[in-house]
Amino acid sequence: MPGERPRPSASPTISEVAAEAGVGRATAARTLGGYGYVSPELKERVLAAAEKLGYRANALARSMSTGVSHTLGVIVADIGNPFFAGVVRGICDTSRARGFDTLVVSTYERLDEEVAAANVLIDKRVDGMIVASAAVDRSSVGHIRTALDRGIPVVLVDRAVPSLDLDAVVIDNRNAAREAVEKLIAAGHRRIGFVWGPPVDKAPATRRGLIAAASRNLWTDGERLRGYLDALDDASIPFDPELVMVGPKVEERAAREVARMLDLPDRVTALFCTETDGVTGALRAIRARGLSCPGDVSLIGFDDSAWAAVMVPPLTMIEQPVHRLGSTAAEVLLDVLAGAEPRREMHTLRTRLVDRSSVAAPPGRT
Amino acid sequence: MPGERPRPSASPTISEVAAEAGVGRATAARTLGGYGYVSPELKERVLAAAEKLGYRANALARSMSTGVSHTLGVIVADIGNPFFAGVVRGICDTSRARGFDTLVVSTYERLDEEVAAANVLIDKRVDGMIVASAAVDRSSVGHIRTALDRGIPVVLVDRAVPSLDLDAVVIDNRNAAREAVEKLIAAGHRRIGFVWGPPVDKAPATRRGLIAAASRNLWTDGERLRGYLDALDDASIPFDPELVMVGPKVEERAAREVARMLDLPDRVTALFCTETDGVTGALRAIRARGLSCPGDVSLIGFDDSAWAAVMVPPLTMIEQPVHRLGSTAAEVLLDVLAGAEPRREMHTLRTRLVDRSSVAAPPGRT
DNA sequence: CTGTTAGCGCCTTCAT
DNA sequence: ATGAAGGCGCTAACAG
Repeated sequence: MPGERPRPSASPTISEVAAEAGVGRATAARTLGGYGYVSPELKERVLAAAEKLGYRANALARSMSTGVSHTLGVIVADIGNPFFAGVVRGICDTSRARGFDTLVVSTYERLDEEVAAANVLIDKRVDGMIVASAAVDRSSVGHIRTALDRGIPVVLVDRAVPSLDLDAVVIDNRNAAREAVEKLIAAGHRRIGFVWGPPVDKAPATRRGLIAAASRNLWTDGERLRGYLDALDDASIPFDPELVMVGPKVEERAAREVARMLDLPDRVTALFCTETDGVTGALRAIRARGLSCPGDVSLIGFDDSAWAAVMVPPLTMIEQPVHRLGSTAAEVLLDVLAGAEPRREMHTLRTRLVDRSSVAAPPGRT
Repeated sequence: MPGERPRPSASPTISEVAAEAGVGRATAARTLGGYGYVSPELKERVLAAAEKLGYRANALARSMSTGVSHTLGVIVADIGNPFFAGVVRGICDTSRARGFDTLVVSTYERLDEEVAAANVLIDKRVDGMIVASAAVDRSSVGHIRTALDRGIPVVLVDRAVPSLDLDAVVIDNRNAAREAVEKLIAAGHRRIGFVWGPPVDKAPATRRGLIAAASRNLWTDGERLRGYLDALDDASIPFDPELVMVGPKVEERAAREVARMLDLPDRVTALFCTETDGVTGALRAIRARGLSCPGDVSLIGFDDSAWAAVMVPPLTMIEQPVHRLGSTAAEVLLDVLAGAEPRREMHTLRTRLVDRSSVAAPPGRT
């Protein structure tokens, strides 16, 4: 028996394949790596040997010598959120189609986790990064700068970061919000609650202060709030700080805040929710008060889903192009990796208002 | 100016740090790698140099020499499914807590994608793998065998694979299904539809054939079907093939099949749905027929969610311990990686039936 | 305690 | 067309 050469290991190397095929390493490397010239016969032998040994290239070693990993890093706030799950799927689909693997990390909306995630991705030498960042101001973008400094292209998705001049793939948040609120206004509402405001204790009394507070938290929040105010302005409806939710952004809190708005002397007759959990929270509060939707209060929310369609009443929702958000981001990034010049611009995708039955005239107005 | 030494690159190496600190590479490597002995003063200098240059270890290079990557590979059917998203979060949380990174790949229920995913993970030299496999029989587990052969421990999650003697973390599918159906029976139902059956054209006429068909598709499907039949048996209710959904497992099809069951002369009065999309599909069909739940048809489904709680009526659902499913799988795997002997057993987690209001007596029975 | 040396598996000139 | 040799950044034995 062939006791001389080292017994084939669990993960055979190119050298082992070369030995088995009786050729030099370089020849084996060339055929297995698919580059350079190799005579058909030798190529045949190498392939056979590789097959026999069950050879698989070591991606680590390959990345080390080439300097590229063919891997994209993705940082999202919460992979458990169907929105981000869809975005990630879009990213994975198109990057895989172009021969790239994807490394995804979820930060659960914590900036420190985001920084840690960026470091992990840098350490793993991803070729580029797609990030939905919780960062908003100059002081919190260090980790992204670091990646950029290391020559790792970054494209933002879902959330732009104003202080960073980067490609960003987002939706038309402000417009989408405005259209939704306009629809509510058109139905006759003037007391319209904004669910999912800034996580502060008390709503700032001024619009300026409110916008600042919202923008300080998340880019999308600020935009959606602006859209809400835009619509109010156009209809000359005075802004009432009592009608915006404040506090931690969880379903439970949304329910409490909506309950509060429902208990106001001049209570809300319509609700605009910027997130799915805001919708369920609002619904909970409405039910708890024994009120009905849309009879007593109308509702429009962000993020359409199969559930929204089978609710009673079927919910009017804003549908986001989640998959395309991801695929576009991946495309932009992959183009840069392929040598294209970064355009450093905002790629804005359109949303669609899915009209169902949760909007009606306010009560007492027939 | 220091023109001699190569200018610090975008990603400084240990050698550069060593040079900057005026020590040998090994000393720098030791302090930066956190192993071996280094005098406090030198350590101090190295650290300062690293800080100054912005040194970050190259995880690839490190993995190459150590042979371990401190990375877990995860393969799930669909990251867009909140169930798997929760499982993945459980995995990430505990693996990160134990110093491991996570590489997740979604296969969208396609076995060929699963095989490709396994290869990618093997190529990237993950230390271990957690997989929710679509494989069921001996002939379709080659990729998992390959990983095992290469010394990569694998633990299964959510879906066991009978032909593979591995650790598997799952829920008590059969029992959960049985309890749900028992509840329906206790409410007086005898015509109970099973939504999300095997993807065949026509339901096999015999129970044996049906179970075989279901098991051929997915382990969980077979188990849940068995639980359904168990409950029927216990109550001496004859099995009727007309009451099981067949065809592609998508919401649209579920709606069609439920509509069919609703149109039967002796129509269903209750539905048991094994997946979320089955629930929304069923609801859609019920609404379309102008029927009400639970007045005309009762319903219990798998996978609780915030939506289920605000539906009209609030839905009685089976809650799965998604996060714990993931964290347990990660723990089992990490223990093995830490040297523990694989126990090769089934870790079964309990589900909880969340009782709300979608179950009532069948119509005409008060 | 520190520095030198030899790989890890692959790609890539460079001769042959 | 093919093989030999050097290097990617790091760890790990080995001397000193």
